[in-house]
Amino acid sequence: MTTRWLTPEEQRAWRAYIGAVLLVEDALDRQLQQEAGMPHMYYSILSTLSESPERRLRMTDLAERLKITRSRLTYAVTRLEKDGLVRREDCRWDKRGSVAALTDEGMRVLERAAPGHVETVRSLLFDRLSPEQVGQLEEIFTAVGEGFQGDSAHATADEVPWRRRSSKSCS
Amino acid sequence: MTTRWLTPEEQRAWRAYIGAVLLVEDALDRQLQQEAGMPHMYYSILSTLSESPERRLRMTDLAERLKITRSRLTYAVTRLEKDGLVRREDCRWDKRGSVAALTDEGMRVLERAAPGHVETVRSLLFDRLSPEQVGQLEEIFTAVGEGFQGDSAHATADEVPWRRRSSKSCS
DNA sequence: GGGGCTTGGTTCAAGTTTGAAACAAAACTA
DNA sequence: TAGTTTTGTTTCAAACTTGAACCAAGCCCC
Repeated sequence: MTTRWLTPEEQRAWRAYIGAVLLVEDALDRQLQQEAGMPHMYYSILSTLSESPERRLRMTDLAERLKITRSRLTYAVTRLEKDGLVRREDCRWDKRGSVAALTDEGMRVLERAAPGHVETVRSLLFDRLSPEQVGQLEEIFTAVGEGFQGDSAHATADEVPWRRRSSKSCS
Repeated sequence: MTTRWLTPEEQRAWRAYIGAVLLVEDALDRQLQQEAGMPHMYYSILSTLSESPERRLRMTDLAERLKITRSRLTYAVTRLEKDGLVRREDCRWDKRGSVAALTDEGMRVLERAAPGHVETVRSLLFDRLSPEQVGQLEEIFTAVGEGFQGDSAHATADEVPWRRRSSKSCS
């Protein structure tokens, strides 16, 4: 079949999207690098851990939530561990497993960084959008995200929920 | 002033956005790496050059359009030049200047990769959105992008249009 | 026309990401 | 239960990004 090129409307939307996303991510990274000495993804790791039961999560679960590869996560956690913000623990139930746990120091750093981060997110994004647009944003990206169920690089077809090991913390 | 935390709606939108954007970029990178042997940004460089007069652009102009640092662009162009897809030329009007020019080979590679890329963009994004949502997407990210006029890391306050050198190709 | 500031671009080191390969522990299976 | 496959994680090298430092050429202004 012959290529379905983008319509003018789609092209405008795509360009606006591509450009703005880049700027937002750069701004976020810069702000967090300044105020917390880490890129946005590392902040997200801390943040995700902080919201998990007992502030810990298995590596694979953490990677899945953040939508990054295990390899990338391993590197990041190693760095955060060096900084004393995260601690690696063995998983009691599965000797292969490794659990990342947020330390008290990590929690403090996170709490200190959070206000500035939220303020940045606001000023970059939400301050520029109407309430309706916020709703539209959610709907659009929820739809886009759903396109990755079962065909992502991180989840194979037979990886159905009831066959996965407990994704609760195995503390 | 006390932190204005995100409302539940904003939080949902933010999470959907963060997750989906990551997945989209990864998918784009993977697809292009497979079919064209380069990441998305490198494809964008070729694409931008192909649409410019005489298929060439000064480094700074190119960096500005792509919203990346000059440093990053220098690295990328060096690689693309090694692959024979881009050629660096001296700018006649400004001896400091360097011009990136798309080679015929670069044009061929771009044309070969374009259909698959567009198909991917479609399947990731536009196939999942209604026409209204495409319009909303454009409006949202146009608004977000406009937040970066004059305060980005790449443009300083006094960098007003009429003081900038011609941004046309100086071929 | 000789400072001194700005601009265009590259370089360098340090940090991060990628994908494939390596391993070890678990889970199947015959 | 031995053999095979799968799963959880790390390791490694190569690629990419970042930001600061650098250099050269234009610009300004006395």
